[in-house]
Amino acid sequence: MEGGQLGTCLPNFYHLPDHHSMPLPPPLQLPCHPKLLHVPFDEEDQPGIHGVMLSSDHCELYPLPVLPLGNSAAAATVAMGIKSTTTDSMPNIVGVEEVATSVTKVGSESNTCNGSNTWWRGSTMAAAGEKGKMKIRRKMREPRFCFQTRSEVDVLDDGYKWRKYGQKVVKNSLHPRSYFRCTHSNCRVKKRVERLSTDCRMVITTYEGRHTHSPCDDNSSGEHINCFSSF
DNA sequence: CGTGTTTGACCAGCGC
DNA sequence: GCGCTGGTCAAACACG
Repeated sequence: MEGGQLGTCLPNFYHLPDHHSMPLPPPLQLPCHPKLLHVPFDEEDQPGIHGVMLSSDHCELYPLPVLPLGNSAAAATVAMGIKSTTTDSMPNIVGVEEVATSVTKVGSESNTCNGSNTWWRGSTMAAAGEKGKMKIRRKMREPRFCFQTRSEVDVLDDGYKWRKYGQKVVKNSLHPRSYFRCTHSNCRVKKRVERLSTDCRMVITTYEGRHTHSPCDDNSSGEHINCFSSF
């Protein structure tokens, strides 16, 4: 996925008053399928817009709260429940994007949230998991979204506990993609992390599914800045 | 010893 | 139909 190739179709957003912990507002319904979105985070271009999460499965836009911290990174980190382990490693959120598609299919119809979305196609091979039996792949219908951060660390601490289950070198990328799964029982949320080949400082983190628990359940330290259970 | 990571192999879908 | 590619599994390994 190459963010620079994303389109520029951007509907109007609204932003929320300052807050830290209020839940996300009702999603904005798009008049049309969002396809590829590029969310400008430069306020010179789009004053007041600090970020957006896009649930492509439901064609919904979730504007991120504007925070007193004053940057999109804070907004996105709060919205995502992301915390940084140290202040030095505070990621710089430069974009929150819909998971568009694979790099080879940017701009194709497969990006739409209806029909044949090939990017997140089914990967729950073996949800049944019994080796030797035919493994069934199903089309993904879980909400998912990705965002870019500029960070020295690959894996952002979002308050949840993740178990790495795979790493893959993907085409057109110099850096391997890592696959993580939430360790909480009965929680099937997955995320993948990769670095941009064009800018190794940029980390693409993609979440899939919704947590069935709060970060508190995974991490009792209580250091997380927010507990969104909807991711 | 329990838990998490690494890594090669396998599988399914898509494009040609 | 075949090859390519992404996603996942699971055994081996590392570490506390």
